Amino acid sequence: MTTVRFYNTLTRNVEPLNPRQDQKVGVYCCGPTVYDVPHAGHARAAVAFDVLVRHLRARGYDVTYVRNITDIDDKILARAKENGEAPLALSQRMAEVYRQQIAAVGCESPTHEPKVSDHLPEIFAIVEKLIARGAAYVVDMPGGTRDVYFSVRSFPGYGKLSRRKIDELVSGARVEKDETKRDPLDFALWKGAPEDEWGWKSPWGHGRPGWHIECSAMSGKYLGHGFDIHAGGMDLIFPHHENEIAQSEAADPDQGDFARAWMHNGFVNVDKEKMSKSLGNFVTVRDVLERNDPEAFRWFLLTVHYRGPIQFDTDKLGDGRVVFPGVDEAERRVDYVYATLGRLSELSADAAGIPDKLAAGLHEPRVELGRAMQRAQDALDDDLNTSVALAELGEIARLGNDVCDLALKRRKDPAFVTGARAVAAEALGLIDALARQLGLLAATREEYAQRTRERRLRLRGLSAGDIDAKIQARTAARQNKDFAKADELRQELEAQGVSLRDGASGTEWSVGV
RNA sequence: GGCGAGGUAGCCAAGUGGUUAGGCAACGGUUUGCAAAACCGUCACACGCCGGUUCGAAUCCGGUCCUCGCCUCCA
Repeated sequence: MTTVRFYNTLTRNVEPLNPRQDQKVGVYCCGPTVYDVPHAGHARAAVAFDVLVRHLRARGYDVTYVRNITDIDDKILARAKENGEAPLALSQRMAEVYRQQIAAVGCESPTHEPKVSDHLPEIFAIVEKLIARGAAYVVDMPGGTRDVYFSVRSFPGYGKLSRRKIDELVSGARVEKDETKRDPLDFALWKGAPEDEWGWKSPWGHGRPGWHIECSAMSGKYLGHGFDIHAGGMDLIFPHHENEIAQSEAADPDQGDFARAWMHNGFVNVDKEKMSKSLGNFVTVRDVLERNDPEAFRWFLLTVHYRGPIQFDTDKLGDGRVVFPGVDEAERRVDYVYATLGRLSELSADAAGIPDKLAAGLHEPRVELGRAMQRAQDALDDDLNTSVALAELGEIARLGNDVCDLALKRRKDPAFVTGARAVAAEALGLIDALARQLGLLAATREEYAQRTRERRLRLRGLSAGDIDAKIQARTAARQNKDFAKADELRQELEAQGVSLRDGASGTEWSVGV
């Protein structure tokens, strides 16, 4: 039995996974409020918990993964007004962009992806329960509408997730005084709105749900009270997740904890500061994907442990174009692993099993391959240490390349080559398995090579035709032993970011990141 | 003010009581007409500062400096 363990924000400890039902795990992740296109932070959260789900599944758990879409929100209303668009049309459009781009960075679709607008009845049910239990109260508003608020002081456990004390919150600087609420800390479960404003009919009249209640309603519907893991960004710990706990546990006080464990991902910082609209340093997923391959972005996100902050630094080229050096570096690693995959596939094309007597010099790499894979698994078991898992993926690739090199050097030794083919097949299998767990290397080598080449040519303003023409000229020069001319052409291409590789079957070229 | 994260070699980034993290950059080597790719090696006896515990500390304890985040919508 493997021991998968994760950091639980509720207890501030790394704890073994302890599913409610043997081998079944329910995960709820707070998804985006869809009023704009997704940014790097959305991608980070989605990728972190996609790896969580993939790893759990690789470990044999039957995972139900729920990630919601918040499609009712004041920001959506405001943006839709600016656009002259219906709010739900805007949120649908942005939800679609989110799905596409998050899928592009290698995230599998959640088992359920509920939207708030489809779950009003579930929300009403919880709010009514809370009112009946005295944990929430209705307020008549001046305009004739009615709000419903959750009474924070009625819930004794308030603050247990974020380690905040109610009285300290009150004395804290920024709790606004609001005469409509009985207590400044109370938060809205339902906000009444005029009939002509965007809203839904509820037991308390026309209006819209408060932000927090949706997650209580939807997690309850798809996973039930007391599910295994609730996930989201660290900024959601307070007040969002604290409030979810309060609502759900106050609604069903006899059912124990709302969620058994809480996992939170760290922020994305841009040039040392938290990415934020007010600082104007937002990097959208689209920005990154215009510049880099989606798998490079994912690799980059996984180089840092999910709980720590990730430095997303930007740089400017001479022409003013913004680039992402960290993602560029990751893209070179993705290139490397795909290239390795190519060499291993070739070598292992007609591999048989490992021979009884494996040629000397192959035992060690083979053993090391197994060890690297084991270390990667141990690292993922230990609170999803993707940084180490990627290092081990690199180690497996390195060993694979080594075997390919050895097979070349000793190509006249049939026993060795046979053994090398078999070891290459094993290495290939390990890379595939580990990459699948990490959500990487989902494309074929050909697809990856083609799409990165096209993108890099476009970014550099180059055309494949021009490059081919220069290569032909260089090939001619080489045949005439005019190496000065050949080298001049090589250097010209090199200056444009194009590297040449002279092989037995001609000259191949590649464009740098 | 309350709560929290972090300071690791030129840069990025794991580790958290004792044996190599890893990557990038740079430099050497094998290979090559020259290169590229790949592989090997060097940079690397690094861990903010000061004390303490310990046979032994980047890792534990105390103090201290600095950076950042949350406490208001936020992934």
